[in-house]
Amino acid sequence: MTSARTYGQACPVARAMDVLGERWAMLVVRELRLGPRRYSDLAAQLPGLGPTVLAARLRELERSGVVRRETLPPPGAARVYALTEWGAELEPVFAALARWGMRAPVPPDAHLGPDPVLLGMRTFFRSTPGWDAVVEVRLDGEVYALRVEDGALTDLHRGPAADPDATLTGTAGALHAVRTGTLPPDAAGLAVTGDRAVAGRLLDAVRLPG
Amino acid sequence: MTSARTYGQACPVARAMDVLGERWAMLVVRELRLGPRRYSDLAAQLPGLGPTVLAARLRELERSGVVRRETLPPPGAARVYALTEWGAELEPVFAALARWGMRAPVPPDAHLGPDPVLLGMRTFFRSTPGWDAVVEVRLDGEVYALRVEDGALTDLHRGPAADPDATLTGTAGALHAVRTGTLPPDAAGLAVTGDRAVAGRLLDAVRLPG
DNA sequence: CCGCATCCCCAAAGATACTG
DNA sequence: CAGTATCTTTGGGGATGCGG
Repeated sequence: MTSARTYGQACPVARAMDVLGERWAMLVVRELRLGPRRYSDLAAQLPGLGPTVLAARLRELERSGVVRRETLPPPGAARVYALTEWGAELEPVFAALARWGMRAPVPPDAHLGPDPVLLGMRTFFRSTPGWDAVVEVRLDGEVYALRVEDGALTDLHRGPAADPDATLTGTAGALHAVRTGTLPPDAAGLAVTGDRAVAGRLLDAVRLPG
Repeated sequence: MTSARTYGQACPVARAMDVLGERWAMLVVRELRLGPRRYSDLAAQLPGLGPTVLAARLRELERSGVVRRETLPPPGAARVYALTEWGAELEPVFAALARWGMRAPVPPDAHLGPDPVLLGMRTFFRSTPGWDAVVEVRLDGEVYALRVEDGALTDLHRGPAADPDATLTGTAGALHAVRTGTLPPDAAGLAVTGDRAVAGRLLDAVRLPG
């Protein structure tokens, strides 16, 4: 039953693909990069992935030591999936893949979840010394906290920010449109509250070239 | 016909996986990292990969702009597959994946081709200033040329070396055993000719920790 | 509800044989 | 040598259902 399909090669690239090469595996891991998620949240962010395959991928990734199943302390007691330490060490792989994939074609009617937008901001953040900020970003109902210290992004995680200097609210697509320079924030429908100068600096630091 | 299976996401990681995510695709690209190869050479280095899937992957990778089909000038006029410039830009992805995959389990009866061994030497080469060398490595019938300048690996490609200081000859498994420290060169069956001090320095620079 | 398991169907991969 | 043709097996997409 558990066929353990492998490339049968000693090469570390092949062994990495033995772990991560099945369809959807990398995208499941990607959804956990900003923190633990529940099964149904994963399913919601991965349209086209059926429940059978999602459950299978999570089981395989757990077995291979990339993902860990956690039960949150009550109240709530929700079951969530989180990256192990080894799974978190995939960051350099994702960073390299994201830079390379920027030049790959965008499929028609492409879905864009909030996590990839925030991850892209982190991967392509341009540090410019001389400013500090705490910004809360709310996209499609998801809440994220960013911390900038001396112009460098020092923290980004899911969840509300404590005493933010500014808040950005809108859809994933809106923030992405602002990042690409397609639209200014107001035209994109991205609401800015709080310190508008801080928000502008942040949007500048994450603006994509081209 | 061409189904164009895609994740349908705008995320650059997902788009990269649209191009590279099909089974065997990354390993086909890996086999081209050290230079162009013919169809049958690819097939020989990728046991378990059938001719149908290999032809399909090559066609898809060519269509997406990762691989280019070349016809060598006569005499010979062999058809080879080579990486495009974009394909060559996958190097950081492979480097990150290889580092991560080092900690993944080695499948039983693992195959080990000569290319992965040389690629591993390049990825994990430890620079130590103060020496220069040209070394030819012959593994399983494949020939490679390495150039070290001031202790840094400045060139590695398939093909014979011009006027090498030393030559290593053996199997891929033998050189790998030496790199891991499992066996000394002679016990592993790795023949060293020419300047033994240079060969020793090279083997030191590519020795794997742990 | 959330977290899957079952079922059905098609598409992709493995194996083998064969051809320009 | 460089693939295509064919067949079988496996894995993935989609819908539904069921237990906690």
